[in-house]
Amino acid sequence: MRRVFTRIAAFDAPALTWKNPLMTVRTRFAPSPTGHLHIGGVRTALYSWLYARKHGGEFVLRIEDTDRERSTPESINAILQGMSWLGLEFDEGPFYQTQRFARYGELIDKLLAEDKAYYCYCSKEELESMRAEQRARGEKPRYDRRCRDAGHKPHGDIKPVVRFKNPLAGSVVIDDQIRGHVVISNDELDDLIIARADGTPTYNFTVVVDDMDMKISHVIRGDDHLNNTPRQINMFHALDAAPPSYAHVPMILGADGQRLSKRHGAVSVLEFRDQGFLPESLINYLVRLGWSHGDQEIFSVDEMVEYFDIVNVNKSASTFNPEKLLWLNQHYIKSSPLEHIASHLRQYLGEHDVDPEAGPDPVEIVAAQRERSKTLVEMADKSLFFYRELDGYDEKQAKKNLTTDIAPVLTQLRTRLAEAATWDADALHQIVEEVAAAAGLKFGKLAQPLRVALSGGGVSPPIDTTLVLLGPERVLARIDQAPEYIGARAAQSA
RNA sequence: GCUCCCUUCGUCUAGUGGUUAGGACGCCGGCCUCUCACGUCGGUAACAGGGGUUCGAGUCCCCUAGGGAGCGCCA
Repeated sequence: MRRVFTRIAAFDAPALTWKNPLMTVRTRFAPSPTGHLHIGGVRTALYSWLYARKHGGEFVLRIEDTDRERSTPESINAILQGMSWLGLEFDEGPFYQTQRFARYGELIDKLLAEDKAYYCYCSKEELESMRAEQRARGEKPRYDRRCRDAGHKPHGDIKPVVRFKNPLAGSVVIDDQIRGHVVISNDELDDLIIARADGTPTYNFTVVVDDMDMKISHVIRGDDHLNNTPRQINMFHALDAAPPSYAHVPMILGADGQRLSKRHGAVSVLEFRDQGFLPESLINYLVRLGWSHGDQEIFSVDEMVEYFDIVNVNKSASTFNPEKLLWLNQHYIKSSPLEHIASHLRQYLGEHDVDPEAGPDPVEIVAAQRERSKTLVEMADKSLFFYRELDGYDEKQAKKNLTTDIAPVLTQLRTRLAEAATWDADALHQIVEEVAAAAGLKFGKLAQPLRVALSGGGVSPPIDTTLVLLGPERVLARIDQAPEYIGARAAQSA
C-alpha cells in the first residue's frame, strides 16, 4: 500500500539537544528499485531495524526511485516482498522520492535564492573533456567551478543544471559510529549537481532532504557511501539542519575478494527463499557477518535486539560463506517447531505438483527428514517418494540391492507386513528384523534392499519410519514391484 | 591517477599491553549406525611485512605491501 509522505518540512535539528532530550531514534532503509534486493542491502536494513528496535525507535522504508530510467515496479515489489519475508517490518513508509519532487524543487529554489547553489551551463561534452584532462594530469577529476561565480540565470533554450556551492575551505568531520573519526578536506569535494537539466533532483540531494524531513537520527548504510557523506553533511548545514549520526557498514565480498555480485551465485533475498532457506537462517547469518557477541553463533531475533550494537560492527569487509549459511539453515530446520518448518515445506512441495494434504502429514515428514536436510528444497526433493509413485529406481542402488537373492526374502516380508496387526514403527521394525533373521541376514542386509524398493534410491529415513510414513498400501504395492523389476533384469542379462 | 577506508586460522570472528592466541563454519580422523544424516570425541589451521615505544605488543605509533570504495545530469 502506498502512503504519500506529507510531513511538513521541519528544520529543527534531529540531533540530541537540550530542547529535545528524549529524541526518538529513527533509522531508515533506502534502497533504489533498480534490481533485486541484495543481501548486502539486507544486512544494512537489518542493522537499521535492530538499532531502531533496540532503542524503541522507528524504522522507515524509503524507495529512492529518482532514476526513472532504471526504477521498475518489479524491483519495488521484490524489496517489499523480501522485507516482509524476512520480518523486517517498517513503521513508516514506503515513501517514494518521485512523489516528493515538489519538496525538492522548493529547497533547490531556496538554495539558489540564498546563493548556496547556482546554475551551470557546462555541457556534458565539456565536462567530459575537462575530466579527461584532469586525469591525464594525474589529478582527481572534479568540476572546476567555472560557472560558480558566473551569475547565470535561466535563459534561452539550453536548460542549465543546478550545482551546490560546496565550501571552498576547511574540512568535514564525520564521527562515524563504526569507522570513528574521519576527516575529509573540502579541497577534495567539488560542486555537485543537485538538479538535472530537466529539473529533477539528484541522489545526494534527495537523500539529505529526506533524511532531514523524515527526522532520521541515525543513518546506517553501506560504506560505499562514506565518500558521499562529507558532501551530504555540507548540504545539511546549507539547509540549516544538523546532520544525523552516521554508521557505515562494510561491504560483503564474494569468495574471490570482489564485491559480492550476481556471478558469485545467489545474492538476492528472494533467491535464497527459492533455494529453500528459512528467513531466520539468513537473518542470523547476516547479523553475524561483521558483528559478534562473544562466542555466540545462534541468535533469536529477541537476542539480536538485546545484544546488537552498531558500534560493535566490524570495520573490515567480510566474505560471504555459503557453507556457514547452509549450516545455520540446517540448524534452524532441526531445532524449530515441527509445524513451523512444515508450513514452509508445504510450499516447496506444492511447487512439485504434489498435494501435501493427500500424502503423509508434512509435520511427520519434517520430523523424519529434518536431520538430513540442509534446505527445504532438499527436504522436499528427498520426500517426493512419499507422495508420488516411484519413477524407476536409482541404477546403482538397484543393481546392488535388488538382487535375485533378496527377491524371495522381500516376498516373505511382504506377507508378514500384510498381516501386521499394528502399523507402528516398533511393530514394523520387529517384523523386518524377524524376516531378516529367518533368512539368515543381518538387519541392514534386508533394510537396504527394502529402502530401494520403497524409495527408489539408497537414502531415506530409518526404514521403520519410512514404512510408517508410506503406509501399508504404498508399501505393499512397492514391494510387489521389486520382484518384477528383478525378474525383468535377470531375464535381460540371461 | 587522486582521495577515503580496511588487514587475527581457507571463511566468520573473540581478543582493548602479560592468553598454551579462544569459539564457529569447512576439512580430516575415531565412536554411534539399517542408508544418508544427526549426535559425540579428537585433530588441522591465523596475528600481512618491516621499523619503533615498552620490562613486555595481535593489542599503541610510523612506513611498506595487499585489498576495497569513491571520483556521473547512477543510486
